[in-house]
Amino acid sequence: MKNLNPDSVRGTALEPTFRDIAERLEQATGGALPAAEVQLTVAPEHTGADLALACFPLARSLRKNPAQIAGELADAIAASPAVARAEAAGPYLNLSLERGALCERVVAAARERGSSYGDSERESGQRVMVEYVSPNTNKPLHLGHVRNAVLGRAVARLVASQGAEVLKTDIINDRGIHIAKSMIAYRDFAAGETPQSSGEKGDHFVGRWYVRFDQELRAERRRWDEQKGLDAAALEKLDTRKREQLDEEFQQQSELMQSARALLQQWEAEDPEVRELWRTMNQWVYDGFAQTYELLGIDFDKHYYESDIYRGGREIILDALERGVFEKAPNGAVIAPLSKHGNLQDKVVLRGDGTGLYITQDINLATIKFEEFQLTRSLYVIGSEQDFYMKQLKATLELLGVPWASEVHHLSYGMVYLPEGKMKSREGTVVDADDLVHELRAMAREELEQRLGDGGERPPDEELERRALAIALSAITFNFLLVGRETDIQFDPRSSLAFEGKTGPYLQYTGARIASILRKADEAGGWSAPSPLVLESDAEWRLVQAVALYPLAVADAAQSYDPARLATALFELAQSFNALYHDHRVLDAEEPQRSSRLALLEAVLAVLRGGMGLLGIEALEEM
RNA sequence: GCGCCCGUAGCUCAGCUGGAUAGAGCGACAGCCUCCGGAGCUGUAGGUCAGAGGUUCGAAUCCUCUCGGGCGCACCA
Repeated sequence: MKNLNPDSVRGTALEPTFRDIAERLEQATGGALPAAEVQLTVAPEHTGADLALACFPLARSLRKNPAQIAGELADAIAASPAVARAEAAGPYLNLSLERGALCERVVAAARERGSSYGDSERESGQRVMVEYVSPNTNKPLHLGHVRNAVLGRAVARLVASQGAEVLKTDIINDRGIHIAKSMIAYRDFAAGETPQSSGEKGDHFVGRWYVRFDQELRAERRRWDEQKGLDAAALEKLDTRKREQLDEEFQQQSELMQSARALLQQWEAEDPEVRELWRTMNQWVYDGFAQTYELLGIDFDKHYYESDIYRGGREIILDALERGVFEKAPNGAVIAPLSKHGNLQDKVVLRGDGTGLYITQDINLATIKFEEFQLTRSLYVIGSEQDFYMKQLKATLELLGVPWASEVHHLSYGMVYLPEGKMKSREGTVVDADDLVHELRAMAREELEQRLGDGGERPPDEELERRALAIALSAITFNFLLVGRETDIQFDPRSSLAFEGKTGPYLQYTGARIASILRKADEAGGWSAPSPLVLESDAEWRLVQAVALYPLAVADAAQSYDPARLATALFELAQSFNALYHDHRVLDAEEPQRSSRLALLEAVLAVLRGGMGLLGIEALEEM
């Protein structure tokens, strides 16, 4: 149930109503329930009331049973001009609000503020960085990246809506053994082919060589196994430890792996030829990524490149070692003794040979971020598979004693599984981001064609394409954002690609319907909102409530970094509108109902558009 | 082996810090276009909330155990 409390209603149209009720409750309880601590919930449907107060918690301090308390409070609250009816239902105090004034305030607020309705200043003065997507530059973006991208964008917008200054960034993992692999395969097998010559998108092109490397490596492995007299059946029988040993042994002596490692060393030694190839191939990937981001509508304020920062972090760590915060292992490696300060395992932060690890550069990058931008908070949108690592990173930063360590937050999100299980790019069982969008766009285009059939003028092809893309993207975006951030997703192509039911297109359709009505009203000579508004039906009241509660949903989603809270609220708003639409006429209603409803629809459309915008969905005027 | 997470309708998921009769979408079934956009609306069926204990006035929610699944576990990224 949604909660109304002094903070959540602050600055909203509900605030005066809430404050009046809260003050009366404080008085009626003789201060046992201070106004500042009042928590009202939205009353369940079957009660017929709007808000409710559970009286159990008061029983102790007032030394009465909850039902009796509810009864006594009902009398006190009934006197409020904001309340139409107050009655006890067992231990609950149910309140029905005086609708008139509230409708007026809610509708006016949404119409006046338009798409910024729901914004607040809770986070003003905060400077927040959101790191998201952060791809490797050896293969194209896939479904997992899409979830990350869509989530990161929505979180960034939500946090910004609360008044914070937001910086979007990614760390591009552009070096390392995985990059060396695609370079080796390209150098040895591509015979000078390029994305241009093959007519392929750069990231897909490079990804193909990454896969090729893996194929060649497997072939090498098979030959190796054969030499050792190991067939599939024999391998099958080995226990995991033995198998890992074999894997390790193979990796060590593999020719391909050796050349990949050699290449990586050349890269680190800044061998000009290797660097040149690396730059060329990375550029192909960046060009490909740029197209995908453009398609999805994803952007960044600042890119960080692993190749720029991977050497850093040593000084910080050595300094901590000197201060006695970190410890030295027998072989010279530096470890963060996390087990002494919590229940985490110790973490090696610098190798025995003095070279850095992933966490070394992560410490470096975290520092760079806070120093470069004077951040007050740093958010990392990274999958739940990294939960443990991210805990270690944060604990390590805390150990280092940097003042901002507590402002590093891991926005963990659930994995994306296909019907056949986990995606593995090397095995080709991935849903490619570009393919996904193109496929859905084609489906949306087909739907559009079908619906265009009977009469009316046909929009130009360009426009139809634009709409098809917006519809497709709304489907993808909403599908990912509707489920809780931390929930693993079973990506079922059938339901995930649907346009009906609880989907992005449903929101689009609802918005387009409302826009259409408002357009017709303008064409019919315009209108202006009457005062007072005449909104008497329950269906209208439900819509007003949804509009009134919208800012609470935005704040809730922003504070929990979970756009699903908002996505759900928007869907329910759309449902309420569609229900109203079904049995209430708007354009040919009598005045003052007609213009009252138009005003309400304008408010609803503002919410729908604003909310979709926060989720990263472009609302269409027409479908 | 250890750690973290999860198990709610046939399927996919909500259920926010414990609170009233556990909800939605899809699927199934039955309806609704002389009417503002049917990508819509209305209704029906479908639940021992994995199981067993416990705490509480009250548990899907908190604790313990069992079963089932996922992810991760030091000098990979």
